[in-house]
Amino acid sequence: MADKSGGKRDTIKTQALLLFARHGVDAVSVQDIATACEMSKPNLYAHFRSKDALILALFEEGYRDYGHQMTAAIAAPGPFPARLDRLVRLICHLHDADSPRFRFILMTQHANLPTAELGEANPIDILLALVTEAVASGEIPARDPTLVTALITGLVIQPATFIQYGRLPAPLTSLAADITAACLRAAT
Amino acid sequence: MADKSGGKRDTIKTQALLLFARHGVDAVSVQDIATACEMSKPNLYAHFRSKDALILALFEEGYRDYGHQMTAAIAAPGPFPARLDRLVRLICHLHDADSPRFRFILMTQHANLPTAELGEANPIDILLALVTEAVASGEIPARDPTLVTALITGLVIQPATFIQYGRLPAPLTSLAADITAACLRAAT
DNA sequence: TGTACATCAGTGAACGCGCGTTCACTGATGTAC
DNA sequence: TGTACATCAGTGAACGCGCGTTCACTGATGTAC
Repeated sequence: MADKSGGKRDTIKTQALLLFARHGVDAVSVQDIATACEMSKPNLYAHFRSKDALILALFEEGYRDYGHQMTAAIAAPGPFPARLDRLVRLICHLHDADSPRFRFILMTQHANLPTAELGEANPIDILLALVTEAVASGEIPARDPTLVTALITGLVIQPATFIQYGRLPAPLTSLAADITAACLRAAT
Repeated sequence: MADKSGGKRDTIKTQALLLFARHGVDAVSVQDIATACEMSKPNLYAHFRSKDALILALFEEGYRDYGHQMTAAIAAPGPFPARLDRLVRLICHLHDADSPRFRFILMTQHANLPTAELGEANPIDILLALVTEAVASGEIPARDPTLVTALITGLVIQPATFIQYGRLPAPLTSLAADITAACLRAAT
């Protein structure tokens, strides 16, 4: 019983995420999701209160999970380059392991961040904290930490976007070393 | 007559662009645009065949304009750092001069690029050509030009996004020197 | 100058459609005696 | 074992709504004589 309904719930989440990532949340109808799940439209409402609730649930779960993993990746102390490399590799891995989810979170954060209830720090703030520490300890030159954070973010996100468009070959992980190196050069 | 109807057409384009950039094309109804223009809904159809046609027109004009300006910016020969700096400064200027348009093009390119009729090279390919030349001439180390293009793109776009979210102060132009420098370090 | 007509920007009201959502119902399964 | 009932995942059909779009009409302006 718990198995069955949990299984259905997971099917809905998986199929919806795929469709949302591919076409955008507005272009995907409840009927589209139901068809992909091979169930009737009303049945979706046995598992989620509404389409918006489904979107928000997907977003919150993914976002929280990313936040936890990123926080853990930089938790251990060490020199800045090593901690940054762990973070970059984690993000590459998160992208490669489930790129629809990665893309979904990236696409919908603007719409969902205000609504979402998240005690967690968001990925940008996690990176910002790491950079701020490195500036404070003198490991990288004294620049505006927010600007450095923006630069590093761009160096990671844009190759992911290029993969999405077919301009660069997957997986992102195979570029991780180059990306970390570019981040360190850019931050120096 | 030409003045009046041209004036209305421009009003529609300006107001629609503002709304589209702020809320996304799907979240803006024809009624919203009509209200912002202080005209009736049917009247919009005297100037544009449909909502989609309006969106496509805005996209094509903006995209073509950006393409022309970017091509011109790197047309003159010279050392790679100087040409890249001209390009970066142009993009910063385009962003600052009309950030709704900048944001609109960024947001809608995925949906509109397949439909748009553009003889022009797109911004990414323009940058890619510049990078490829620099690699060929030995001005920057022999890396995958596509990856370098992705890195530079990220270094420009992400600070723009940070401004949009209020994390960095406008204008982007005030960061142009830092961005170019970071691009050169990242590419080296 | 006055009258009759053509033009045309602009509009109120209505259209059909697909959306998210709800509801009354079904039918298979489990349980009690 | 057979019968009566409760449960509940699942559905067909319908709901109201707001969307993009169309249409018949208006009323101000310009032109001809």
